[in-house]
Amino acid sequence: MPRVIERKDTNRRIRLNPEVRRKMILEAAFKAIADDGFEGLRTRDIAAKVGINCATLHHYFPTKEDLIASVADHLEWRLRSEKAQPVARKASSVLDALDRQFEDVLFYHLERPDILAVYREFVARAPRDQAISALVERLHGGWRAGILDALKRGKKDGLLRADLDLDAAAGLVLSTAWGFVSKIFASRKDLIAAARQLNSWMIAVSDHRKS
Amino acid sequence: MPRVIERKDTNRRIRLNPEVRRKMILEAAFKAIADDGFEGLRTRDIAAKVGINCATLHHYFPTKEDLIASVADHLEWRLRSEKAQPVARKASSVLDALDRQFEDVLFYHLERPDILAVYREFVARAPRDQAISALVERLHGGWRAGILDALKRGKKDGLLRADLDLDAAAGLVLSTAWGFVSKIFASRKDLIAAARQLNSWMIAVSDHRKS
Amino acid sequence: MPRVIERKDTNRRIRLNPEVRRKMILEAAFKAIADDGFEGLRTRDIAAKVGINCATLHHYFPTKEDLIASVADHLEWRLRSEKAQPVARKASSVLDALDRQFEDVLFYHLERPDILAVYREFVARAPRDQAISALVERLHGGWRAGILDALKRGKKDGLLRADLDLDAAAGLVLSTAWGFVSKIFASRKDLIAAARQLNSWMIAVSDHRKS
Amino acid sequence: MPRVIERKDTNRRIRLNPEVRRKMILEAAFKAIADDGFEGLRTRDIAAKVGINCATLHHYFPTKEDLIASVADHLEWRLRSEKAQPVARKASSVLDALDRQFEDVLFYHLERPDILAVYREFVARAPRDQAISALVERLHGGWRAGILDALKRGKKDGLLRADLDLDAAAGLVLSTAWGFVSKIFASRKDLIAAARQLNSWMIAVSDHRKS
DNA sequence: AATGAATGAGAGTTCATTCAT
DNA sequence: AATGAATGAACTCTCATTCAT
Repeated sequence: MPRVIERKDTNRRIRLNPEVRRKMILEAAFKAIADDGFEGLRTRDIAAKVGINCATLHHYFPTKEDLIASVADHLEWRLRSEKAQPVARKASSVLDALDRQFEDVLFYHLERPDILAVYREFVARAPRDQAISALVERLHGGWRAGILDALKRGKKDGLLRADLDLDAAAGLVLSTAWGFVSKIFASRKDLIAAARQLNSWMIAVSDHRKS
Repeated sequence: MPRVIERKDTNRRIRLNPEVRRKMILEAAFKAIADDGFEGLRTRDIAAKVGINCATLHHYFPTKEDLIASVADHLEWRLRSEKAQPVARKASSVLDALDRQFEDVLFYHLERPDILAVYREFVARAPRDQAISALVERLHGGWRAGILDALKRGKKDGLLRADLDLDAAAGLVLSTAWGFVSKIFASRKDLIAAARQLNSWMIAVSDHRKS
Repeated sequence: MPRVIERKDTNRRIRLNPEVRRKMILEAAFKAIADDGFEGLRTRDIAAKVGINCATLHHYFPTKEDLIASVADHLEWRLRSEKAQPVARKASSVLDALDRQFEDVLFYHLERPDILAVYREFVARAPRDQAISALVERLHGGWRAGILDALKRGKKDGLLRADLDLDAAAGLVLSTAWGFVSKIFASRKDLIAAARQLNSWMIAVSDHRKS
Repeated sequence: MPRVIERKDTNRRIRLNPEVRRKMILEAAFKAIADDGFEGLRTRDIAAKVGINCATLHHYFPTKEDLIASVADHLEWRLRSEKAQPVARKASSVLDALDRQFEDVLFYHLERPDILAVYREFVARAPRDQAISALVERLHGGWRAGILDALKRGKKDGLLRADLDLDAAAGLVLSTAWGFVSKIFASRKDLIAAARQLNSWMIAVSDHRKS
């Protein structure tokens, strides 16, 4: 029961590097969305977490929508920069490249759950928000393109069966990965089993035996 | 002596069968969630759409949460009762049963898009709402069980390959269908291609040739 | 989370003797006011406690104010009919009559706390409600008249000091009793001490010595 | 994407010293409680009376309860700072000190009726509100302590009778004063008569003759 | 750049009361 | 006489946003 309005002793106006502060806000918003979804996103709370006044937040992001749009960019950036394997390293073989798709998802799941949570939120919001819809399509598209690329190389190398419908296969890999993200699979084990099954079907017969 | 109420004039009161009115409210809420998501759900708007006073809505559903919980039940009911094929009809063959999974999804997509929209909303909300999480698990679980059942029969009948990992396959079918629902696939065509590819892998070799 | 509106199996319309039901309502309202004050008084709750529909309550008491007015009458009736000593019995001596004032108050305090609670509520409300103000004046007036009567007899009998200002003394006795009711005195002991002191001052010198 | 706020036009914003505004709100609430009791207290009305938006009120007092708690503090402060006699001035004699108790009450009654009205409201609410109960006990306790103090000095000085039961006497003085506040006494005259009678009993015999 | 006061527009919920049956 | 559906009018509180400093 706070009878007295809290008032800081001094109105110290801490002046940070604007870019740094911007990032702090973004990260606080990111975390908030991960924890409570868009429904739970309050500009005031974000400002408080960062230690600034809510009016100051509006100085950096004029409207809430602007903030969300920037969080979207932040999500894209984090998805790209944080991966199980160093981004730069090339996958040695095609099968590795495929495996890596699932490894990345599992890595996010275990080590960067906030990224997946925010991803899910954006996907859920996409149907009702054009700007976000564009982002989601970009993310999914990029993901799919990466998969397709690997599959193409695999087919060319003869590691994958010759009669593989590449587009269909890419769709299956993607939806399997996404199925895990959106919790269709109950556990990691289920994802791995599905991925293995999928791989076994895709790879050329000689390899098939092994799995 | 507060709340001395002075009425100006009263509207004609339309007295409906309570069950009918309840359903009207539920359907209005269902539609509202389909259109604008949970974030856009306003009890006042629902009441207005049904043509009742907002207090009357609270007569039927004491709180907004109660309303949402009932919408969840309604979703479950609609998913069960509205399908591409009459529910009663048994699938003649196992492959039919599998096909039907995708047919149903396509049917919802084309003819009952509101059902899928609401489904998506509930799935998105599940991580932060225990009651809804339970519902979603029930829905997914039922769906998966249906698939698994069909696959089991198919294996026994020899229509599906003997070395099929049933659980993994069920997961793949489910995540493929869900991938379409959650718009991972860009179009129906993509879903159909993926489903076909999947089927071709699962069925026994003699069948495989044909596809 | 009651998803289903409770509905009694049968709309049994129990038809009680109207007077009996009226009294039930009145007593429920009395208890409610004793427990939660006027602020906590809800017609719906009262109806529920009595086991009737809130519309039925309005059949007996058209408005909430009517109900309150009747509770006022009920309070008056209970104050008169429930006393430490049988109402009919005459106080043998004048000092007994005085003592009885305090005894009654203590009796209410211990055995009928709801009566005092409701009394307090009405007194608190009196300044803003003419009808209740009239009731309170009646109650206080009657009380005071009883005290004054006893004092008069006592003076005539020579039991009380000759120079006693009767009106002033009656005021003191009344305000002492009320002080206890309104919790100015921390405990019964304090009231008793005050009453004793007061008595010792009022009684004639011959008696004075004794106390 | 709810709560898209579209402003029509904005009123001129008057920006006051926060302490001043806080006090304005407090005084408006004080007056409202004095006039209509807690039941009649509406945050909107208070805001309107102060000429601010109702949301601004919540800026100063997050909840209604907070406002009430602050009004309680305000009451305490006003009771202390506004008295018939300048607070600083010491009562010359003990009898003066006693008289002053009643003078203060009469002063409040005539010149600051709102203070007594609010006091009564808080006392009425105390039984059902722990925080307020504590305030009331503090107020009553302080009052009683002041009386007791005066009586003690009076006894030591020989101005009051030697056989005076100090606690009992303090209780009587307090309940007499409170009896007036809570309108047990019909008029000022009655209070004065009672107070005089009480004093005559308490003072030493030599003084007794005079009164 | 930064703040805190101030705001408009709801949102969900409550409740005495009334109407149709 | 009794019910349950229905209602109007508030009420407290929330929140993104803006203004003055």
